[in-house]
Amino acid sequence: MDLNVPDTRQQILERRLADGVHIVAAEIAVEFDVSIDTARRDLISLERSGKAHRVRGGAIPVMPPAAPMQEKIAHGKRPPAAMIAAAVDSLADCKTVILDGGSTVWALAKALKPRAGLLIVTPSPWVAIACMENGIEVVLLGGRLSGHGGVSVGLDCEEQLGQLAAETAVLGACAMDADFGLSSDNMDESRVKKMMANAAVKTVALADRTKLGSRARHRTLLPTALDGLITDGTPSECAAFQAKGIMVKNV
Amino acid sequence: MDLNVPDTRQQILERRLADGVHIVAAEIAVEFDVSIDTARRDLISLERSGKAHRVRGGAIPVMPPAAPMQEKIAHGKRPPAAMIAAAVDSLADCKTVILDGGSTVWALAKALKPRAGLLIVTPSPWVAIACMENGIEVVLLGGRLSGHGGVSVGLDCEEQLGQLAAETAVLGACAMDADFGLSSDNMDESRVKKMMANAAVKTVALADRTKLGSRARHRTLLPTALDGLITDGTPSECAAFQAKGIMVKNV
DNA sequence: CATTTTTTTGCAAGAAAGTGCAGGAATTAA
DNA sequence: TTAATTCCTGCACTTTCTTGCAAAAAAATG
Repeated sequence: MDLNVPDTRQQILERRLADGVHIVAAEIAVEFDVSIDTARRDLISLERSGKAHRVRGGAIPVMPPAAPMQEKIAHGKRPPAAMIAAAVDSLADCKTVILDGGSTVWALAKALKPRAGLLIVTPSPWVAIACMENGIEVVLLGGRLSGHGGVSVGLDCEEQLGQLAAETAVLGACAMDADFGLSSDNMDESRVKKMMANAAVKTVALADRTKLGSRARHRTLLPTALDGLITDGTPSECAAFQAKGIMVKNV
Repeated sequence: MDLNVPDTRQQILERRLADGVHIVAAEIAVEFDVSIDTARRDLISLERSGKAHRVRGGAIPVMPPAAPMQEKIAHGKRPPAAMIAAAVDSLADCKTVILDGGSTVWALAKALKPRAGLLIVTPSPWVAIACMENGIEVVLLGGRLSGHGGVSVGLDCEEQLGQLAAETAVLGACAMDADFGLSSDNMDESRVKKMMANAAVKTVALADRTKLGSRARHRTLLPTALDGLITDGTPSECAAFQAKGIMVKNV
């Protein structure tokens, strides 16, 4: 049984506030099985440490600082939650996972839960930060930051990838076609993606429907080099990939 | 059953904490057949080594990695603008600059303006992102991400630093003392700081007044290894550093 | 093997923290 | 305004923590 002490309760409440949830004192009193006074005291404590803004009846989040980078990434499009959930599930048994950069994979990183022995390897500072905030161990690949996608690229990065072995690599895609395979807009990033796929036993692409059926400038991986595809496309689109021997998880 | 000694018990508890389990002092006292005092002492020991966070009744994982970095950034503890401006000025003529991690240096990175030929090298994903958003070229050093300050550490990282030459390294400090020098809370980070200083012709410390006159666990750089200090301390504090031959820029 | 030193352990008294309750002030809604 | 909540303050009670101390166990030493 979990401890029911001010520290733990407030930790839980803090998380909720960070997600933008409003807190009602009377409700958490029932939930944590404490008197409403104690619930109130928790909120007072959170307010003192600047994590909540108390209002009559409960508390609301203090205006989020809205990390600038998250804004930039999350501003355009948020990938479907079901697809992200499917991706998280597919990593359930993995210990060492290589995560690519890009907004879709970043959403996956944010959704990961800490687990003993789980290690994430990534060339993307955004993904690295997201994992760290979730309490997951991270190895960050170094290199020149590519202006296009904001991931490490270059010889150093490729060399580091050559020296490690992972169970699964999850790649984002600029474009994804059943015949052409996975392709990218930027040559350096394309090379790094290739190395990531090489370093892993299993390579999975994570691509929402907007990427399906299109081709980008640099061909990164042949369809045969892909083991899985997680997407939210139409059944007919998925069938084309399945015909190439790719395990498709469609949501 | 293994030997019932502190080491064994604490190892078991450590594993549980890593799995996110809450530990109740009274329960482990029964389980290990020791008094509650001994159980408490085990938890104290775990807390000392940073593996547990003690709360009333027991301990919880120190998990909320709540990257001190992220917390500081989100919490709006902004370093004084004048100090940051002074730091920006001091880099006016540099082409290749090594920037450390930490909230203070991060503030500096956010204030940097793009300039032809300027290249930033950093082990911190936060600093890397800040520079990229400012349109500055970045080389990100790779490595395991240290839980404490969220910077790359480890052999890989040190090796990369050994292979490059920069004009100036700007180091953040956990603590800064005129006699003891620059010191850090974390050994890995301390080693990386040392390597950063070695890789640069000039080493400058950026430390607000709260860091002055204090010492952290790991001695990183002797005062003689420092070329400059940018701070917002009192004149008397600064004089102590100047007496050691350090060029102090006080605001 | 005997003895010294260090570590570990349990105990007890006082300090501190957490909790619930009651009475009165403040705020909101009708 | 009145009535109903909700908040704040102080207080008593319980539980847990800290601290100092001495005995037991383990390790090191000669």
